[in-house]
Amino acid sequence: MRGAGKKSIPTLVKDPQLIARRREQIVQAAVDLFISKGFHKTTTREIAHSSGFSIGTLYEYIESKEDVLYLVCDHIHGELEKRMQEALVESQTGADTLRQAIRVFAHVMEQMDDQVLLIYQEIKSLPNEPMKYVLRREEAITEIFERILQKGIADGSLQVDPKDVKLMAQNIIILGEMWVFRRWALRKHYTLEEYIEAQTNLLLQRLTHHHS
Amino acid sequence: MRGAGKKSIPTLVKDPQLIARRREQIVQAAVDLFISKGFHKTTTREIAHSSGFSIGTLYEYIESKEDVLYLVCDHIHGELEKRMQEALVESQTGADTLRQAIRVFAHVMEQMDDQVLLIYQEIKSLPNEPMKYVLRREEAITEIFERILQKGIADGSLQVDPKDVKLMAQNIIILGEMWVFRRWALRKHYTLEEYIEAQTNLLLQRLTHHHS
Amino acid sequence: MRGAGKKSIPTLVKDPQLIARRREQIVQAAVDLFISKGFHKTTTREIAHSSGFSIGTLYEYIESKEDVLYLVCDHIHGELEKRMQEALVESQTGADTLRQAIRVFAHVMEQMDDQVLLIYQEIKSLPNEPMKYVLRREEAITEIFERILQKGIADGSLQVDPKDVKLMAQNIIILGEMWVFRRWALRKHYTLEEYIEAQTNLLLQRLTHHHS
Amino acid sequence: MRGAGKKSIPTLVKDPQLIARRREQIVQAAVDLFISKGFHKTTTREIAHSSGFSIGTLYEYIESKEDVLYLVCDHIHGELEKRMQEALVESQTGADTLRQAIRVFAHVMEQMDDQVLLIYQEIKSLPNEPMKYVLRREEAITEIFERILQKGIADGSLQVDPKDVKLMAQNIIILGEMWVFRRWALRKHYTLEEYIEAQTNLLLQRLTHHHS
DNA sequence: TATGAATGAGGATTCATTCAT
DNA sequence: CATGAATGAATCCTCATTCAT
Repeated sequence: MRGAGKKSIPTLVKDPQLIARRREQIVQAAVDLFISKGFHKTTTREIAHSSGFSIGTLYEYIESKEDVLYLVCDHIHGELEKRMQEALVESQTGADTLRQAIRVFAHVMEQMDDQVLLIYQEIKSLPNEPMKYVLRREEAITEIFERILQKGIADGSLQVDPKDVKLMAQNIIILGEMWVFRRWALRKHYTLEEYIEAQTNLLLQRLTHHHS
Repeated sequence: MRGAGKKSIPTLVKDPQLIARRREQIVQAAVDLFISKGFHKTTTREIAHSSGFSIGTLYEYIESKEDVLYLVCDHIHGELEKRMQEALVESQTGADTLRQAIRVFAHVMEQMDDQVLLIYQEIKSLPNEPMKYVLRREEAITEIFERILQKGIADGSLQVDPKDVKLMAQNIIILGEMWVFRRWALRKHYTLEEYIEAQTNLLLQRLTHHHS
Repeated sequence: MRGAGKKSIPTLVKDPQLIARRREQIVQAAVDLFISKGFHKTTTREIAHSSGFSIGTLYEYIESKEDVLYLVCDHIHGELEKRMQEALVESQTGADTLRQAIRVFAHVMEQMDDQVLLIYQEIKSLPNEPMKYVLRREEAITEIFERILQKGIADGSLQVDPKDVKLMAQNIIILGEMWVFRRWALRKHYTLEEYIEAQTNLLLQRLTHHHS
Repeated sequence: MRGAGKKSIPTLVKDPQLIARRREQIVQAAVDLFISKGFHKTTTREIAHSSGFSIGTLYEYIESKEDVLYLVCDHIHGELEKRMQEALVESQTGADTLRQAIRVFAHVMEQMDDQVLLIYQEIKSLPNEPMKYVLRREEAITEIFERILQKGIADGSLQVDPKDVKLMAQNIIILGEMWVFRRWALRKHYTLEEYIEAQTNLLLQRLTHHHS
């Protein structure tokens, strides 16, 4: 886990509250810019301007343009996790929880599609250590599904070989992200609800199938 | 389909054979550079140098740096299709053909992982028309699987509701590409063969399931 | 008159006083460079260097090299007008005013010969709108002479058919500019004073001629 | 007169007839290009292409791009002289000859306005020696008028102080060229014929005036 | 002679970052 | 803390000229 800890960006400013507020402004501005123009084609001047302050001030709160990308990626993951947490409710059985979690995840992906795409397309521009951290947060989301699967196994509502738990969790992530990546192809033929329905059936069919 | 036709890049050179040869050199050099440094951080001089000629010569065969990206994307898709074609053999049943096609596709993804990633990460840097063309080629690969599914339906070896054919095809693409996108997570737990096996079972179980 | 208004060049700098000062530096440097090497053979780096700052700073105050040419042309016309204004004194009669104005104009042309030549030789490198504006300023100078001629007609000191006023004014400009354009030929045979004397006589003879 | 002799451009080709023919092609193509785009913005490739042969062939007949400009200037002067010669007819008196010569010159200027402008705007791009030669040819045209004036003095039809002959000749050239340089202003108010009429009257009035 | 592919110096412009005020 | 002018390395692209075929 070396190097995967949250990176703290050095600052010239002392007041932590101010730092937090300013960085929020920066992220807010940068997310939109990165989405519409890409990381490389966005200038630091634009970021500063959209953030509402000068280029000099921007550099009081970051050390390099890449720091902004890092802040943005970190923020997006935070937002992802927050929305997942908010929408997830413990149900009776693990199977039901899973069913609902898949739905939630797919909807979150739909809402944040541009941002998810952004991370995938620009992550390579991050320096090594920050990149690892970002990938680590990605895994954290996978673990949400792993835990639900484990619970379903424990309460008997899901039949999964324990060694397949990780693959199942990955598959859930995958199907959610695919709604983002291949939207240009999928949306021609399915609504989000149809997609969730079809994919959930496919996934759970086996997991809940009772060989009589 | 307007505007999705193959773009032909203007040239200062007349000999078509020479153009083909030089552009091959360019693509060969650029693929590696783009993979290791990304499109934006690769300079035209580096491309020229790695191609084995001067910057002036490079610009005899392209009009802009973006043309190189287009050539690279086009080449990668060509390579993808070629490898798919080579490895696909018609089997007895549609179900068997599908099983084999999935395996082939996953292996091609494994071999060309960096290149597939490259397309996903840099496609947004293409101008509008070329981008459309590249996406069109992506769809062409999906259609390979659609045809196999149709065949399986026809010969009775696959039970799929015709309206789900597109989703199924997309799912196959998805699972192949996920081996690329999430390799950092998946490879910790599975070999490619295990992955193919597990995913194929998951997909085909329903399609071939006989409700007795 | 559409599009012939003064063009205001966009800037990255906010302080208007600084802009004015820096642009003055730019013009000062560029005039000399353009005169000795021509617009095309002068590099932006040379302009920046001679202006006393870096290439980056140059581009804080202009958007393109052509902007520099525009600034230069505008400055030259300003200087022309200023010197004309300074030297012009209202005399008793229109005829006397005219006589003096011709002398002044010829002297101004003599002093600014390189700059006048510069405008004639490089104006075609300006984009359309700025070119129109520059030509408009040229006309403004002609109008100075038109006004004097009108005055002479009014006070009876000049006999000119009103329809010839414009031609007369043009002729005055012409003879002044010719001292610039054909200096290589004229200076072999005349001093400026001789030239003024001869040309004034020629022009005014008719205008003041009393048909007895 | 050192250095003002006709420059002969070195060639890789032996056959003088071929050289003449090719250079004619070059000049024909270059004149149009230089007029519409200016010397600096015209590329040698364009010149070669418009001339009807390859860039390599172009360089068989010239040594540098500036040679083309020289050929063009030389050609224009030749054309000017030819047209003057063709149209000039000896009249009875020097005064009549002059009157007609002015008319001819003004018409030639009208016909060749773009080319005259071209010389004035691009001559500074010539190397030193060729420039001198071009200016020398300019003087040759002035001399045509000087000779006519001398003849008029000799036959008594013109009253000119011999020391003013050169200025008079220059003035004639000037008024012709001004129809070119200031056409944007003059054409608003006069036709060419009106202009010739007015200027001729102005010039000749004094020269032919009989102080009775 | 004619061709046209190859060359690379050179030029305009951008933009992340710094630092004096 | 905030500002924004200054910097200059870096980048894309052009084009006159050469030379092997």
